[in-house]
Amino acid sequence: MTKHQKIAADLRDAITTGEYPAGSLLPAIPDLMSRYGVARDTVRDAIATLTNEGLVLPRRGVGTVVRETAPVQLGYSGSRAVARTWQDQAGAGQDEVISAEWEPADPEIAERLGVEPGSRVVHRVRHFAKGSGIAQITDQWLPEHVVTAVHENGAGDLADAAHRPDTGADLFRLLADAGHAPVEADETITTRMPDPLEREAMELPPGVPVLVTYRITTDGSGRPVETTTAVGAGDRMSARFRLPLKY
Amino acid sequence: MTKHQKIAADLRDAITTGEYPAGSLLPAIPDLMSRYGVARDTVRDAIATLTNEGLVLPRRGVGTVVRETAPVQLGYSGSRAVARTWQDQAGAGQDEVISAEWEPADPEIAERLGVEPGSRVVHRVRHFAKGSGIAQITDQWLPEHVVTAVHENGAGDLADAAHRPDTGADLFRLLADAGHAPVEADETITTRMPDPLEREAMELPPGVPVLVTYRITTDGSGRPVETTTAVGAGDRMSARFRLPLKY
DNA sequence: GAGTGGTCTAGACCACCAA
DNA sequence: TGGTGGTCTAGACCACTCT
Repeated sequence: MTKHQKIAADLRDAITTGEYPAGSLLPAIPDLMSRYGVARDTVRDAIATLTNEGLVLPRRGVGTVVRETAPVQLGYSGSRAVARTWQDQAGAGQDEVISAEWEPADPEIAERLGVEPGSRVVHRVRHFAKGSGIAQITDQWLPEHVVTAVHENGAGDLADAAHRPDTGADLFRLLADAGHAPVEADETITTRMPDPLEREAMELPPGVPVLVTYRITTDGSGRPVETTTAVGAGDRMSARFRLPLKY
Repeated sequence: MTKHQKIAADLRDAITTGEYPAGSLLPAIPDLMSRYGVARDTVRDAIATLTNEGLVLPRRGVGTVVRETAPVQLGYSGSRAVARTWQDQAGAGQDEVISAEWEPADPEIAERLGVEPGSRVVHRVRHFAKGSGIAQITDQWLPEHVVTAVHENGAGDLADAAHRPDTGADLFRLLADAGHAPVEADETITTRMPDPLEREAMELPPGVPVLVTYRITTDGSGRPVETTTAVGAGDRMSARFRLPLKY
């Protein structure tokens, strides 16, 4: 085990055993340098390891802060009305439509929606905010025939974010009223590290991954009525499901 | 923007634009040193950034390899028989029971199962393997009354991994036969970086987070029959759901 | 053996924060 | 103002891989 690995292991143990509780500071770099008899960058390597594990957050002028371990909300508090609920750690936030516009479907979106690549779709971008920051960025696409049906039903233009700010269940009701009631969603959830843009938008500290959700929603005939890609901050979002079991 | 940030940004762009496709090598460190006129550690800082983003994987004696971008499997290939399926990128793997033993319930498990802390529960550990490596580690706990019911039903001892290696749907059938049919699962999915033990067990490269699933399964009376915590490799696992919609 | 990345040093200067 | 972490250098040696 190298020196910086040894230092990282020592500090990690001290954090997990509670010697350095959440919110407290690790010893300063010069302190650790003399304690272990190593150079500055060796200590920094060790701290970088813990930073990338999401354990600590170095702050200039302050010190290396031990991060809160994100408690995962459990227990039976969810609603039975929907099979799936997004939640953060302490209740709901605000889902806001940032933009909505027509665009040609790229190959992936076209395949998800079962339309020809390049055909017209409405692309809606939403930000789910909790407190001061953005916790999830959602990209949603709807095929032209669904948007047209909603419009002809007198419900307005889904490509107009200002006049149709609907999200989630509200949007689904619009589709249902227009004869395209969503009856099933096919969701796939995975995770990865954020790219720099996502890191900036959601103010993600180092060592925090994102939850990525891909969804295709279909109506009674099995035809897709919308597809969604959502990227959520891993330290603030979790996905919760109530599933009827068959086996 | 600092020098190492600039270098990282340049390399990231080159990767995403396809100049360095997956599997290819980045320029060697001495090469980048002379190209940018910087010291070795400055280049290493830049490469460390990309490593922690999951983009590259430095290999001694070889070079800095551009990683495959994990393609997410989409489309309608899942079974309707169960509402949720775990899958890796190319089919199913092997779920093996590593251990099964009685232990006193710690406070969290006791709360999930609705039993007294310290009461006897069976703790089963499973490894889900795909190819050569472990893709998911599952910890499962069952309350004493359920284990007893299965045993009295003549189905053997769930604390005996060798004789009761059942997982997933097979295990659920045992519970159902013993009068504790699971009818609903409450799942919460989140993500975080792995700890060193998880990283070693699942052979996780740097920059790969884990998917964490918490589940409580209940029978027809709403009483928990098992609870599970699963940790899956973010680059090999995704969770897929088919959800009936209500709104 | 040649080339790759990994570790480590000793020192310097900068950016930031709180008292 | 003093202490914190962030960046960067020039050089050295080590561990590993491939030929």
